[in-house]
Amino acid sequence: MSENKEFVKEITKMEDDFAQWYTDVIRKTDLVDYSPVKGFMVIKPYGYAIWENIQQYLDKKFKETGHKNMYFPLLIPESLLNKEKEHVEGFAPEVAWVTHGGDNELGERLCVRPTSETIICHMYAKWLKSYRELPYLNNQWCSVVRWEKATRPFLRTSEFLWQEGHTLHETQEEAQEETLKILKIYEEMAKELLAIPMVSGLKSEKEKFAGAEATYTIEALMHDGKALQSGTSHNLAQHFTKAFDITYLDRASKLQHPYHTSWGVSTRLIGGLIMVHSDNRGLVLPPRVAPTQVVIVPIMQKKPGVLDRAYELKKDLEAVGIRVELDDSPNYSPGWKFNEYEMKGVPLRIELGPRDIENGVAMVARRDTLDKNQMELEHLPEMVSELLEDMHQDMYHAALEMREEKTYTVKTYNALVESISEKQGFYKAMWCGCEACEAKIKEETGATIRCMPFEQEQLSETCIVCGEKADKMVYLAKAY
RNA sequence: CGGGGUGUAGCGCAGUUUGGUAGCGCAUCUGGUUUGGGACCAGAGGGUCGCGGGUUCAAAUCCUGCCACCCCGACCA
Repeated sequence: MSENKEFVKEITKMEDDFAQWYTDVIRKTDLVDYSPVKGFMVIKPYGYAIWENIQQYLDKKFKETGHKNMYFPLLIPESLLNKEKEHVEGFAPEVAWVTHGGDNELGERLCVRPTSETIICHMYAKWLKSYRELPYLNNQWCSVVRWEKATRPFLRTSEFLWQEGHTLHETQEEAQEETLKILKIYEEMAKELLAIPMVSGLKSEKEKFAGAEATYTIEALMHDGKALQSGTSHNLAQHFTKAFDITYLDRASKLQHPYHTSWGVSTRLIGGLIMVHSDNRGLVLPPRVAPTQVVIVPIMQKKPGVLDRAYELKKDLEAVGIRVELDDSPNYSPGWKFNEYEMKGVPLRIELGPRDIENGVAMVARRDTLDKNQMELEHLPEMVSELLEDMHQDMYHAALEMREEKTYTVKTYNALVESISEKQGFYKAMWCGCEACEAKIKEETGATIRCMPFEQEQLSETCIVCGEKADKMVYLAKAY
């Protein structure tokens, strides 16, 4: 196998230049292309199919938990954006403005939504009358625009696709329950669909969403030891509902402001998917999210019977719910196809030639381990299903192992400074909770507090920066 | 936004110093032979040289403004 590595030489090795490796992978595998406008990417069919699988999974979960989809407009009047002070301060620097309709200057400029809390709250204020209507459980699938300075496909684009849920509740407890329920769905989605282990927890005051009471996050660790914020769920309390004057009559006929949540994941997840699982040969896609789970490569396909049998096999696999592609194009050699589908990360490849058909077998190759084994055609549908299942579990555990290898514990500030300068990863450390210590860490090491994880450990009694009493363990890392 | 680099056929590049018919490899198309880890032979097609101004008889090449991409840093709910 090793002598074939030259065939994928168009992909820079991860160890040599991780950023270049990432760029090579997304370009060579036809996930995206650059558009003429900076920071705006075209998502090509292979990339979009991954997003569709994420959408389908989440949409089902949201609906199972009582949420309904809606759609709010792309444009938001400036006056609405300005209503919640922290929110506008947080987002104003990266908002795109519409100032003209045709040749006519607009009386009030309109912002292209960077997120939809403001327009949604404006409408909720109009609709909500009674406690009987609560909770409001809504979601929308859309794209948002944030004018970014440094952009990278999937990881940080000026426009990205996402879902944003926006809910209203009678009590803060219910809002908190909703916030955590959604975070749990995100965490499970990462594990069950993307085979990515997440650290979940609470953001610091400095890192939370502009306008939130509390922000919860799922954080993943990439192959290069940098963290990726992969999804957030915000408890907005009454910050927006007061600013937008959303009121209802409660059970005692008293006027109340409801409690509010919002939450979202985006196409950024695809960037994480790539940076957690893929290797120097290209993409490695976990089977549940892979657009194509199995590719059949016929050998000597012009020989009578080969393609017929291959099509039959395709049908058999599809019958048990597997996403199969049969590459019967005559102009590429089998060797070319092997390399191509490996680069594109198709989980399983089945090679089927005249000899195999005669013996009632096929060769099955795994993308993650590159193992190749002969299997009986007769039992392929069950065996392939099992293999895909195993692959998902194995990939999750490999990712977990990778993360654990790159997770360190530091008990002193010096240990953090020294260690993080030579090896990136998650650093568990105690923190007193003050902003000064947080800022110092960021300034001097480049690392930020990714979250205060739900799973706490009392590593020591004192903050690693100031030495004061500390009861919070945090995960620190340099982040995307 | 600061520093560095790049932009010539789908991809990778040469040509720019010293202005003078736009090239190479891969890919693509046609025909044939092939097929178990990127096959071979023969023929063919494909370029407003990132975009706009300027200098010149003449600009991929010189001057100038802009745009995009990559890398590093800053910023990033």
